[in-house]
Amino acid sequence: MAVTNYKATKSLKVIQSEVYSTNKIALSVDCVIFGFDENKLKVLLIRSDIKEYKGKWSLLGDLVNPEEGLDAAAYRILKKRTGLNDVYLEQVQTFGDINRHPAGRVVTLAYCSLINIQHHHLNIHDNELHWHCVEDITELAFDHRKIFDTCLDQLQKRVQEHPLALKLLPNKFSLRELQNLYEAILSIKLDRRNFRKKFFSMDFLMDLDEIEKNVPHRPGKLYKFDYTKYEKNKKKWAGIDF
Amino acid sequence: MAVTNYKATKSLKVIQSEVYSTNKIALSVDCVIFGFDENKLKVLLIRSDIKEYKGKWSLLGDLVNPEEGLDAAAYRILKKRTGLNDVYLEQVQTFGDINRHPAGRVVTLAYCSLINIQHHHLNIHDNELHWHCVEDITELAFDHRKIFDTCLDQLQKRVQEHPLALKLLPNKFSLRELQNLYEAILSIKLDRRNFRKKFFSMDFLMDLDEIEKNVPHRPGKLYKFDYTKYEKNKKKWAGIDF
DNA sequence: TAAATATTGTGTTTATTTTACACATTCATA
DNA sequence: TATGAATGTGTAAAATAAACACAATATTTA
Repeated sequence: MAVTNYKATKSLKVIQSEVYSTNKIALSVDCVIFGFDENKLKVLLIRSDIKEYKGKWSLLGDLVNPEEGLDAAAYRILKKRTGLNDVYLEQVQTFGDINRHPAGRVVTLAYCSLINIQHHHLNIHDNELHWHCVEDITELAFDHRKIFDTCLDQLQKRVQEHPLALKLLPNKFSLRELQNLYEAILSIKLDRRNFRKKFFSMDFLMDLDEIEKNVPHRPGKLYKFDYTKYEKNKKKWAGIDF
Repeated sequence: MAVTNYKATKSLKVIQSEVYSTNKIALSVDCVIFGFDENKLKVLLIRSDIKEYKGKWSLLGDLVNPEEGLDAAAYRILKKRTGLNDVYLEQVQTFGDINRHPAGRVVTLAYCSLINIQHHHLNIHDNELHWHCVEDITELAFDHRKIFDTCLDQLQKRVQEHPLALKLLPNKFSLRELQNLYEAILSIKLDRRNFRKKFFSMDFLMDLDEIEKNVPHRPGKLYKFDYTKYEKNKKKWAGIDF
């Protein structure tokens, strides 16, 4: 193989010309926004912008501007697409297969968030914007199915290590809601008594001395998550196990 | 806020012009290569290419070509910088602070790998290329210190969930070497008997019926890791705990 | 060749965590 | 006031994790 030999030191000029003459790569962000409603894990999708994928659903994305940081771009794009401006976004992975976008070389950064559907008002513009059940997702525009799968995998992993999932619930929630949420995200069934014991033993739930209203059965007690206590006592060390 | 209104459907032409007229973002890859030698965790660094950072050490990086995939770029760049061509690279995170690179807007993808220093020959070109003790790393060129820290954090987390770390050892290794490795990566002390019990109980170590040579004390038995067995029996479910 | 040194190899007890599992209580509704 | 539906609770058994000490073996040195 012909390996280019490098001078020990390059001037900025040389690098600048390399950078901007030969590069024709565009950067975009795609947001995967998870929500939880009616005991189902949902994801927010929009009708695709472009003809090639007309009718297909896609993630919330747009191009990154040259003069903005990556996280800033993600927040801007999410706001532009949905009106949401008070949600935490987290970078997940970057996708850049050569032919992933019909318009040319567009490398995209996947960002992920979890929001409480009831607490956030969607500001819908021209494009259709809808919550879709995660379990019903099949085909998406571009390589968005792959991006979505990656984000869902990461979500399933992360909710077991961090109290992320609680962002999807109302401030006051019952243990049943919490368990439904975990069962929906992980798509497994959990033992009710052991689930309760687990959460009580972690000791981050504050008993609010209130009970649910308007349920057609015995109402459950309501709790809220004590983030302050969590930050103080959270686990640092997982332990070797594979 | 002035939100741009979008037509329900855009033509590819429009998008193409948006993509390539307004975007002046370059993409690069930086590789964080970890190794293990003399019971120390090491990282492979190169003298910085450019004047601004002359004398500083930096990660192994270069620009992504428009016509290559991201992983392909990472492998190419690693090979170009080091001659290494048979190591597994994994994307970690993308860094894109506006002023992270003096030549302009360069967004970089961090890739990470672990290699056995004895098993890989470094092909050194013009630039100086050296293994540095991870514990001695202080300042690096660009924002490479931040990238390095992120990769080290991720390494510490991942070696506890996957048998990644074994890639850093010779094919045949003693339990002492294995423990030293984990202690170096995690920078903690582990109980020898419990460490051994843990690994034996996971049951992925094959006893080779050989012993160490040339050690100034009682030699230990040698083992190899059974990846096949691991793939069959690995854990799928971590459990909620935070 | 015997003693000193350094490290390997091994097991038990205790504490903690996880799992499996059933019934009485409470509220809403019919 | 009886029925339906979900809540709230405890225990025993099993699995895992943590703490901890001594005899065996090879090398080096006296």
